[in-house]
Amino acid sequence: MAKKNRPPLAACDCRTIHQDIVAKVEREMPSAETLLSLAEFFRVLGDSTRVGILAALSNSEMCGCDLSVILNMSQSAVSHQLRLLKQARLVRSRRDGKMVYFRLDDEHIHEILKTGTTHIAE
Amino acid sequence: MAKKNRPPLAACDCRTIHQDIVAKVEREMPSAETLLSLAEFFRVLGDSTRVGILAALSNSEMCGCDLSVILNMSQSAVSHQLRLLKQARLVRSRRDGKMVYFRLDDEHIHEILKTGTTHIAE
DNA sequence: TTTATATTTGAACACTTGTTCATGTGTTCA
DNA sequence: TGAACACATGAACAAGTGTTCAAATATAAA
Repeated sequence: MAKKNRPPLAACDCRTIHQDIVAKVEREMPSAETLLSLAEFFRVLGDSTRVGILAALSNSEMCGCDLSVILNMSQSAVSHQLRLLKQARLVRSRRDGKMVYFRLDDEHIHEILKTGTTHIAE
Repeated sequence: MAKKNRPPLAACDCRTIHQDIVAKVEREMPSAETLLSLAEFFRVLGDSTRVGILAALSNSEMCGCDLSVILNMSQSAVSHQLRLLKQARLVRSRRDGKMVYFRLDDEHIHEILKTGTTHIAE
């Protein structure tokens, strides 16, 4: 999450810069805000508990109780992670009586999980 | 990264379990090893400095010095992050004299960045 | 060799994170 | 209502992370 815990400092200590490349890339870089959102999005994916939850949900919608059985975790731990996943718009939920059912937010999540799995399998 | 800093505990404290769903999902879950690799992969993507480096490299191959100018960071900080990115196989490098040029590891990285950007833009 | 420059590395520390425990909220059913 | 259950939340703590500073390594040119 790119910490900012110290006063700013010397930014660069080298001299040979490819000005054409730097200018072109600077022009086409996503905004700082976009980079932060992207990082936040992937940060939420970057935990094996949460990726386990998402892998389970990519198979079938289910309630928190089922998830805590499948992942062999306490209900509280699952719930905390589900809240993060919902806040980050990776997961949606709907209530049906006592139970709350969770599912992936949309197809992008499915796609990213699949591409990631393919990449690490190479 | 799913901490494991305490002795194991009561896993689940609910009773109404959808046994058909649980059985089916348990059968089709990725291995624990795959989940760890996936989480590690996304964890590396989950930092705005690194996502900035990747966004820059998705535009053009370049050296560490160019990166530290574009991202306005110390050369040391960039180097530390590049090492992580290389270890996680998100980035490759080649030396040419004094300089080292970095580029994305393959098309999957490009694709995941693009899908992620689309998702957060919705 | 000596000098200059690009990159790498190690240690330290403030900040962040995930789980646990305890408790609170919302819903159903007797 | 009251009990039972599914889920949510807050505080606390151990473990993990990213940047900095200082120093080392690698290459090229004088």
